[in-house]
Amino acid sequence: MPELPEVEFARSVIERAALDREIADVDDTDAYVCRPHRAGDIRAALVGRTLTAAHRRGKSMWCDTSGGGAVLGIHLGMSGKIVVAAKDGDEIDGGDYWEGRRVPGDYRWARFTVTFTDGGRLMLVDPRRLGRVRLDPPVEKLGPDAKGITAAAFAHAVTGGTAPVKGRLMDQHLIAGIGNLLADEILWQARIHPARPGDEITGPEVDRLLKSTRKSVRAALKDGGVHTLDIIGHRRADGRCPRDGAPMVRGTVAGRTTWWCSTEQTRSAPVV
DNA sequence: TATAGTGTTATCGG
DNA sequence: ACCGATAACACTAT
Repeated sequence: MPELPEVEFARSVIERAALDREIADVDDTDAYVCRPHRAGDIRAALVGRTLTAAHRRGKSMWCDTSGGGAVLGIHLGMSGKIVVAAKDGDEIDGGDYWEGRRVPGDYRWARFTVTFTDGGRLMLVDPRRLGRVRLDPPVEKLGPDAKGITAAAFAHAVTGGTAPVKGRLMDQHLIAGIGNLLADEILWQARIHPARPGDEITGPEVDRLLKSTRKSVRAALKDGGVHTLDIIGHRRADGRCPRDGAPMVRGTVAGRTTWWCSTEQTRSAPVV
């Protein structure tokens, strides 16, 4: 689930439900998710402290800890969710984006757990185990957050190389927060073929892409995630473009399954 | 049973 | 060294 909007939701769950509660125990024994793994390192850094703030940039989150402790970094990967459970095991917050459900715990895939002194728990629930928990994450390597990126930084990100424009939109070092679905939406909104080389994108096209990015990110944050975006439900074999009814085309761009409108998003650059 | 998948990164080749 | 493409990672759902 996690692209920028989903991660922002997870961050807000932590902020709402997990700050300022003393940490009694930490399960960091999943050596795949908790990396680099030195057994008990994360536990030792957290026990006795509290989380004091929850931050996000792109798809990465990190929490400050009390008393000048280490920073706790959390990345949701492809399938991660943040769940905060009460001591009786009932879910009180988090889980599926925007649903706000209270589901009695199916926590089979809790790969990292912080237990508070009151018995409550903060969990990274991640079936695929592609999420990551680590201390002092290198957040500075990320580009500016897609929500609020400047026009200059955006233009550089798009046009600064020959890779497909979709790949550049998804490059977290250039812009942080755009994933596979958001990228398809942004390119569809802007009527630009995903495989066009970045450095061949014209000025007006860059402007369209920036507007689409702002619009799509804002809409997904407001409406409940990237699944609510206009083109996502049409990314399928019998899908048709909601604007002109033309068939949607599927291909692989920048290593990811990509869908675009067969008539509106053409590979050739516009004639100037 | 086979395949695809909302992400990241190490590795390889130009 | 830079840039981009690809494979690998782990595991579930369809």
